[in-house]
Amino acid sequence: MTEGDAASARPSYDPVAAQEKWQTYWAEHETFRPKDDGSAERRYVLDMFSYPSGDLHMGHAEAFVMGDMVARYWRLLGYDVMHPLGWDSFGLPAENAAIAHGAHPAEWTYANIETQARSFKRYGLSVDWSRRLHTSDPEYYRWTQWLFLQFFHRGLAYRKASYVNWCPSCLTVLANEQVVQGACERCGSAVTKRQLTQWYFRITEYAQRLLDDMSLLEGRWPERVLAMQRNWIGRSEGATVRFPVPGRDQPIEVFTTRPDTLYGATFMVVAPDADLAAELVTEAQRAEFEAYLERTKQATEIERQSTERPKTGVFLGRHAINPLTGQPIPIWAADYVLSEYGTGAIMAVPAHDQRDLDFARTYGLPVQMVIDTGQGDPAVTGQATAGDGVYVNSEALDGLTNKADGIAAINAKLSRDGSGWATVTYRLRDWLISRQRFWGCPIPIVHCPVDGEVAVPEDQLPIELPDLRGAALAPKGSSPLASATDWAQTECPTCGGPATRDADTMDTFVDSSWYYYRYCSPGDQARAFDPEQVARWMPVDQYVGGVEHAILHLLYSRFFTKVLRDLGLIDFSEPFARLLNQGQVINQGKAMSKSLGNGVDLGRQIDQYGVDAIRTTMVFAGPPEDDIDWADLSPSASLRFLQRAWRLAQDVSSPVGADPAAGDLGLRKVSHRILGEVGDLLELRRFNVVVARLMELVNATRKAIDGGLGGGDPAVREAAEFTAVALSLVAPYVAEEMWQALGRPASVANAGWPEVDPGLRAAERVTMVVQVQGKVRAKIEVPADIDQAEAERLALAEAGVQRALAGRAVAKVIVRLPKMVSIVPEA
RNA sequence: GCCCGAGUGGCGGAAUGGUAUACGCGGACGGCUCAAACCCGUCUGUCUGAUAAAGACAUAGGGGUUCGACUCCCCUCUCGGGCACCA
Repeated sequence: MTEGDAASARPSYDPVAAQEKWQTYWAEHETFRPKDDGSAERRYVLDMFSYPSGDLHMGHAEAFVMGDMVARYWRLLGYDVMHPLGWDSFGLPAENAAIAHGAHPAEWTYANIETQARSFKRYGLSVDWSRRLHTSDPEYYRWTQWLFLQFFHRGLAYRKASYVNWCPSCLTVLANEQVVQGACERCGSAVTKRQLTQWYFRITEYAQRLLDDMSLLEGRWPERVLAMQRNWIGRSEGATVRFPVPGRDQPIEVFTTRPDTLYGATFMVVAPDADLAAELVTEAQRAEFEAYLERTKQATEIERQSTERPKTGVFLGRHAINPLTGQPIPIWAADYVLSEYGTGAIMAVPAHDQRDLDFARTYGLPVQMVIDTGQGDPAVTGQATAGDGVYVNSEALDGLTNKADGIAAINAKLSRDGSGWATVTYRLRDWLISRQRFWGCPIPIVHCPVDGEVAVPEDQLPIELPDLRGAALAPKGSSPLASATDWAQTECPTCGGPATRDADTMDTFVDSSWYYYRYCSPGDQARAFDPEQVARWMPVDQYVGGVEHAILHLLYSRFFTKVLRDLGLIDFSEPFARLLNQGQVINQGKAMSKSLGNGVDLGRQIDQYGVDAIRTTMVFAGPPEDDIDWADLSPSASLRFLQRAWRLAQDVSSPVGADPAAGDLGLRKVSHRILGEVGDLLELRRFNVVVARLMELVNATRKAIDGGLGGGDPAVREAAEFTAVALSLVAPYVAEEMWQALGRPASVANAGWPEVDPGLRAAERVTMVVQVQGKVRAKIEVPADIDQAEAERLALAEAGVQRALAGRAVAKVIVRLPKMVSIVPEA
């Protein structure tokens, strides 16, 4: 080593050694296991658990550091914190990998879990590993099955035949929520329709409660998530109207949001795949109808949803009577009407609904304007009008001029006549939970030719998956479980006769709808969860995860929680009191992907810069909820900052416990002000600014040391200790090293949040700004307790202020002590 | 089309209605060094002025409220996200 070799001469922090050392320490001392003895208020911090597909990636690193900061902060504040972790370990990729390698899905799954567990531990998460769970463990899915049975017994799980969403690539059905713009949420294939008998959860029964309880989440969940859920539930107020049909006992009921346009209803449209259509069609029209139905079923969801697509349909040969005009109107079937929404039939008002107008023009059906908006007759313009206007051709309504009055009047008339009533409809559909795949939770139902659908008795749970591997798992469009005849053949629990097991598995979103309850009593052999433990820990105080689950996992979990409440197992309504959606990590403006070749490997980043630097980079990049572009970031700068912080601790030479009050006042003020701000910022989850403030503290402390204070001043120790404690949220390894170098006993995670001295935090002298007509003309250093008269006097004495006044008299002076004086001159 | 967000230096981003541009990146110059890296220091919105003093203009654009607006209100534009033949 040459004399001037500063790099090796200067001590520096070694991330790798620190990482190994402290991981071992935390594991041995169970540092992050909650005391759970009632000695402190409890807090529950939860990250959306991981799906075990390969090792952790940049997205995990971003998401999990946010939750970890909250958990570590609350721990420092003295709360008893539960911060568990587990795996959402059922699902398709494991099955596909097993098919490719002739293996069992469990092999792939549990190997990946081990890899991720090692990476999570290295990443320094303050997790209580004793609560670890995997949804694919029989000890877990036993209780998923138990919950299914509770739903079943309450009539909340039921089977029905319906046209369902089908992914031709995954060869399984999908829930409505898993169809994104007509494509499979997982693989992107165009979704088609199939008629199948499937299991559903009756989430629609909870639509209004899911909506109402959002008031409990207002301001605590991101507004956009609430908006998305509101949208998805899609409450719509309108009326049901009955149309008598000659030759049919029952009138047809339609749902409409515009009952006031009823006089303009010139035909009716029924969804082709609704039972009603097949029932209504006349023999003469049957062949044509069936050909049309067949074509409808072939269309993918992407095609069907396209609004550009020309309207098609077929006349069913029947008529209904408009209850107000008494006129017969033709009944058509057309695929722009959905069988699943409303009643599956609509009254068509072509003059005031663009879709109906397009259809009417295609098939030459009459158009009757009933509201004159002054925009011309839709029959002529081809533009349906939807706004307010003067009612025309509408006996009972003629003369009214706005929608609200029209709707009220018509609703009153309909209920008097018994031909209609006000109705609320929701867009939300029941949750289809059957899946024709192997690697999922078996549905605990036996199908008996005598007794029908029979619940498996609870003492026979879990129904474990049979040991299928390789080709036996290949998707055939029916469940692989059905081909495991030994498994599928069973006895009816009721009559003892031969019966078959339900061969479908549950949607993995069922597994993830209750895992956060299981964390509260993970080892419980007798129950899904211990209600007492749940009462202590739940609801989750802070939930962290991606916005991609805004209407999947989060809606389902809210639904589950309401059902559990109705079952008397819990006494709260919402599972997640606070929600933080972290953004995505992208690279060079785009999501990382193999095809773009812009992926950044988390493991390699950590090898190069260390865990702390990567965590710091993620946090400092911007607001937690914003996407961050790795190309804009500098992990080496983060490491530089951490080295600077670490060096502060090395430079401290005063003894442990040195009285800070004997230290430099200027530095102490900086330390207390910044620590106070950091606390405020943490409450607001403004983690990026937290890091910025800590950088200021480190810079100020360095300046103080080098500027003559040296390492022996107690204020320097205080600043370094503040830094170590606050930094432990972001960079736990460096913080532990600092804490140890400062002579303090491990772990810094339990050091407690330092007390901020309000007297030190409040400045004695402040910069007072003087404005003339709103423009800053002078800045004066003044005592913080300056009085109004003195402030005004000093302000007016400033040369810059006099210059700006240019001899004009002062009309008004506004003083905000001690920071601002605003002077208004005479005009 | 409907519903949410968001527009601030070269870049990521700060700013309870009261000093716009904190912190960092990038850049310039300097120190340390035989040299480089590391590290340290100073400067860094635009324009006028002399690199000063001083001033003008700047938070997508336009208007408003206010002594004072990035912040509140109205209109417009742009970008991002969600939903979408939902009657």
